[in-house]
Amino acid sequence: MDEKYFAKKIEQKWQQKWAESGAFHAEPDATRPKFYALEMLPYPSGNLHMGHVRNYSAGDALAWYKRLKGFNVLHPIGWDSFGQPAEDAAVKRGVNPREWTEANIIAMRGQLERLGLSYDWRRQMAAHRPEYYKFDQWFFLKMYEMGLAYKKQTQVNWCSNDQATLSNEQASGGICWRCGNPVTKKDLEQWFLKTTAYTDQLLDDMAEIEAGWPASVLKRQSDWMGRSEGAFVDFDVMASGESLFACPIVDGLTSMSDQGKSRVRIFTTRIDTIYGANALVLAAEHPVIQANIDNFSEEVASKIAIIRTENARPADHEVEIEKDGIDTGLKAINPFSGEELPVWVGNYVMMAYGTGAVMSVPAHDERDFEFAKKFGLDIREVVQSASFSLSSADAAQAEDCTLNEAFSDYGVVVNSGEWSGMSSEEAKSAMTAFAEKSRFGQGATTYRLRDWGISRQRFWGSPIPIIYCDTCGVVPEKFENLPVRLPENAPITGTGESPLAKVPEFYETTCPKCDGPAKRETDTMDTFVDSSWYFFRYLDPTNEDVPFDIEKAAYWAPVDQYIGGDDHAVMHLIYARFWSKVMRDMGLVTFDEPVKRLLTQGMVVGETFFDDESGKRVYYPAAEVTVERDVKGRITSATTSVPGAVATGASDNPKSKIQNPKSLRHAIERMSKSKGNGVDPDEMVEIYGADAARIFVMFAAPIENELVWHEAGIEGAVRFLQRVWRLVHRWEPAFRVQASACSSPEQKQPEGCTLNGKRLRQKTHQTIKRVSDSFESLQFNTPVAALMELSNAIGDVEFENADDDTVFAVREALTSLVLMLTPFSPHTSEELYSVLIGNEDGMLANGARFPEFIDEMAKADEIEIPVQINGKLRSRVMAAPETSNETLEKMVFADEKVREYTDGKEVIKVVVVPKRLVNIVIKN
RNA sequence: GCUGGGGUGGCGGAAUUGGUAGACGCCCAGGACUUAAAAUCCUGUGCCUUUAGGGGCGUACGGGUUCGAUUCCCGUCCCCAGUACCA
Repeated sequence: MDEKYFAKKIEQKWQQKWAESGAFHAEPDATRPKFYALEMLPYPSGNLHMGHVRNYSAGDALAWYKRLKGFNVLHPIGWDSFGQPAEDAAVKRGVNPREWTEANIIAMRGQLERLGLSYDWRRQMAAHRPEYYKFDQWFFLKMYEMGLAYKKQTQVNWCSNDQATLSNEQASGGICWRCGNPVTKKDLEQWFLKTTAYTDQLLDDMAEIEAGWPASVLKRQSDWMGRSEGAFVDFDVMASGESLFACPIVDGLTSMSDQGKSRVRIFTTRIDTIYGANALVLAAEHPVIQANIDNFSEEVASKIAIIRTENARPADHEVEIEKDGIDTGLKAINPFSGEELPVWVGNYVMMAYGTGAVMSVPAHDERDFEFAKKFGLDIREVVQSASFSLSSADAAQAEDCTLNEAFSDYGVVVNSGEWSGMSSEEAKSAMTAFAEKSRFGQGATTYRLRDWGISRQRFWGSPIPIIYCDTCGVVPEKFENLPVRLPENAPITGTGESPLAKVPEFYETTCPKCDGPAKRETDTMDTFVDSSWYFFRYLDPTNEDVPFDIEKAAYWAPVDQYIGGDDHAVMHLIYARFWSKVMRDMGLVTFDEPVKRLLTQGMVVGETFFDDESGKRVYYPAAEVTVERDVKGRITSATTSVPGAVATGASDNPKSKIQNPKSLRHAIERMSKSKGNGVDPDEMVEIYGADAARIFVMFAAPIENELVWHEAGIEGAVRFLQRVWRLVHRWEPAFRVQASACSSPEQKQPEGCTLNGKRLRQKTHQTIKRVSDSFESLQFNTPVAALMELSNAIGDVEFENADDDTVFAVREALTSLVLMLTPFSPHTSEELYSVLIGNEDGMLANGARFPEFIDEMAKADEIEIPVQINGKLRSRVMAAPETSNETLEKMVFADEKVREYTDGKEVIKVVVVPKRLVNIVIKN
């Protein structure tokens, strides 16, 4: 018998057994409750990193837990295999993207298998395979039919570093999501999916998933969609004096009044403040401004030009942009008051939001306030509140009141004609109604969310199944012709043009309508299309006719638990929610939301020191560096034990002095090879074993926290597993000799059990409760700690001369421990379970179940009650849990230590918290 | 700036509805075993203080509520994440 724990041996053994028996294959089964456990699928870069290990270890733990709880668990994995790195590899090394991707998938699958993750590999999907992307195209055509896919000429976000188009979500903050480069704009014709048709649903349906999703993710999504309710108001605009004025009619932005006057439309959420408007402020790009650019004075025109170019510049997060603008000389009429207002161009008004035009109300809007202060415009107060009220005399002079800051809360409307005296809320609806009746405005809701631009001038993506015919125009490919396949040998240059446009065999085709010569669309789809619905493909991965069978989806979907990084909170998770709603409207699914519960796990980061030597960063792993600091925390000297990492002066000396300690910086960053702070999961598995690596990753920090990778702790996980291993092998012969002294574990406490046995059984059942509760609340670090405690408790039981009851209690404890460890260390658990149970069929084949918590067993005969005197812990007494408060009080006052404090003192009060503590308040 | 989340030993982190702060692990120190080392096992380990028993102080800081506060309230400081003038 193996007395020693050889991780590698048992891991290989069980991985093979699982694969052979199809242990994790799942099929619909109406007799059992289902559980769909899903983790975000990896990009097949070729290397797994610790972030994956963390993500998948958590998902696997949950999948195992649910299996042992009797659920029919679906736990699949696949590959987000379209995308840029394959093309980069093609450009740099001349490899074929498909071959490169397939090789990486094989390599990474091996890594996942060596971790012993319990996937149903039969369901593996890969985005780049025609049998998958066929249905990207299928969905696209369906959306085209539904009017949800359309083409238009726009300014797209462009990353000059990646030579790639980006959706708004991917260009958030003016920064490329992939490389962090500033994003510029480029004019392109591209295909869009109408995400905006679902904005309200995407916002409102959050109520359905509120309980299961992190609030921060939902908040970020709703911020991103940016719904704001208010009103459009049309201002008559005219030239003043002799100057010319041109007003192009642009739907939604400008119009003509019944009297034939030009109108500019503004959007406001605070129509109640309109009497406080002192100007109309337009974006520099506004069509009225651009149409009149030659009519303005040179000064005005050049200022507008400056603002425009500055607007086009990528955003700098660090610098706050100063308000700037200029009076154009145009005039506008406030339709409520009839007052004439100047028309300004302001750098703080953006063409992309609302109508690109605002009314400036400095008293009640911070930005307008700043603007007015800078240019000396008047500030009129039209809203007051209880906390911010002026006397009526002051109100009369409100016009020259000098505010220090804008008051942007709701209050009571003043100085606003017939609306004065109303609350802001009342005024908003009354004034909106009036504007509608008077035909110069209407209630309106605006959104920040834009339609999803999916065209990419890339090779390694799903071709958009559209054909351009000189006779018939834009013609969708026929469903029966799908998939539109990628050619094998496209010239990939990475210079930003569509590679498919250089492959006549690809783009030359015939029109599905008229059979005349025609050309295919040569752009491919954003890879986020693939990841928007991949988790439905797992449900029916081989279906050739439709993306998935409705019946199968009805059983498995929606996802019960999704786990992944919160960097996808906005992009992927909005797209996936959108896609599900479209599928619902297509009749494929019956629910609104695809994911019931979401867990966002924190990043795994590495700690390094780095030094910018001659412009090139030199990294030192933190574990290899010893630094000394001065009082101010500056590094004064540093040594490293990695001679190779030292740029100069490297020697055989194991500790080398780092040349420029003063320029050395401490950094905690995302792991990467180039920084030398990465860890190879394969290496971890090789050295410590998959189970130890997985336990450590789960135990090291709460799953949602960032995890700074320090290898030091992993030894503890190995030691723990070895301890459990030894315990089982030490006690197992005793279990065989005395197999059923106390019969089944479900049984109640046998008569005459020793105290030893009782205590251990309490600990066992308390642990069962703690561990189960932890899994239900998605905590993975605390159950490991609880299991370590249990194993310590078992270790404390004396083996020599153990009586039958003790042996029984140990057997129950060890069996429970082994079962509860399965989600964290499945190989070791399977092996130890087979030792305990006497066969090697595996837990699932044996119908093993997570141990049941028995409340009665967890109860202690005697508990320790801390005794406080004036809130300070002074003593402890042992008492039965059901001891009455009166008895307990007596016991406490009988305690010697307590009497030392209370003798001769006046007892003011005694607080007894049943089963918890006693606090005696005395007068000193 | 705004929004959200935080601040607990040398480190990662535990602490039910307010009820023994520091579980569990790492690191470190001492000991046992060993010819020796590794492994393993045992002991100690918040800080200060005391010969000892003990005592005092401790959950960013300052107040408050309470018999009792890491937990609740008010104020201040700091860190992290998201966001970028959204009208």
